[in-house]
Amino acid sequence: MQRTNFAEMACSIARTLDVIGEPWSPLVLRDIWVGMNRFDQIQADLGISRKVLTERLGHLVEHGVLEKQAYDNRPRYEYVLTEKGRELVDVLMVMVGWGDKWLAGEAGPPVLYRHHACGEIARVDLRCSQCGEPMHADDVEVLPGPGAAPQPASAG
Amino acid sequence: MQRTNFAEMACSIARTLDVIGEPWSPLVLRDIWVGMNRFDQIQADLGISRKVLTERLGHLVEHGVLEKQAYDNRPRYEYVLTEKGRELVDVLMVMVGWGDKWLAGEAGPPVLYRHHACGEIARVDLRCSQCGEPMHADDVEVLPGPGAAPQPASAG
DNA sequence: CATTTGGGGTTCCCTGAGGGAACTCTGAGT
DNA sequence: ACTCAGAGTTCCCTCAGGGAACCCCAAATG
Repeated sequence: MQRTNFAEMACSIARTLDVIGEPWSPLVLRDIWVGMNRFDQIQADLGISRKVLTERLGHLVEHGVLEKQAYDNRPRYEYVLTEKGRELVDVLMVMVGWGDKWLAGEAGPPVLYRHHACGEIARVDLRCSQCGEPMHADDVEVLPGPGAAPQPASAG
Repeated sequence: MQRTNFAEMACSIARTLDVIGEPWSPLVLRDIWVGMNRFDQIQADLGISRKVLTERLGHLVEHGVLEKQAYDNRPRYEYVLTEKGRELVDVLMVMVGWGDKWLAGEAGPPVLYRHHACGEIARVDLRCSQCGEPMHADDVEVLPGPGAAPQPASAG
């Protein structure tokens, strides 16, 4: 948990960070996305402290990104993505694209993604929801929205 | 800085987090994206500790995401996005989309984005780079890539 | 010349979150 | 009765974030 409360800010980036901004949270989400759904699996895969993993899973469940499901009569649980969580994976996919391009180096990307719809190895592309053309940092003008803060000091 | 070194992992998400995973870094990037380029501006806008802001800016410059430019004969500097940094803003734009949808509540989104190409208020959409169809968490199969770790324990 | 101002940081101390390892609890299996 | 495996808890230690005060430099001001 960051010391400063991001959830209160009138900024969707800050609010999103309040959900997955803590260290390890995005990697926990990734593991669950690719099918590692159990506590010990995730702990072993990431090498995260059990204490911190407990806290992160609880936080993600609390925010409706994960659901905890029993899979046995014994007290055994697995964590699965909710709809809200699956949409959050969009953020991870874009991080993958950036990391693959700028940080992978000689070895190339650690993981490839085959798109079910077309069968090709593909990356994600950002497009405008209105016209379908590419939409990136310099392609937009930022305007205050209905939920803007009283004093427009903060953007996003 | 997280205690565990994410940069060493064979995972583009972890590597990306090594660049912007620390608390505040995405918000610093956002401020610079929307035109707040100076130390005191960013510090005042975010309410971040000066010490931490110094460290974050240095880290982002070191990783080639920002550039520090003198703008006066006096020792005055502003921070601007590099190409690498502008592409990283893609991640922020997707976070905005998710936060707007799931966390904005009654008030609506704090900020709107007008797409220069079409002039409409728009969101970003994730599309397949190969076929142009939507591409989200469940639309892909994850395969080991050329830069995969020896033991395929880690995905992403 | 001495002083003020303002940007851009440093330094200091305090608290609390992450790391690591050991411990616990529960309900099978044998 | 004993062991085992999954899923956490508990405890201690260190180091990173918060906050406030301090510093340095160059120009403007009196």
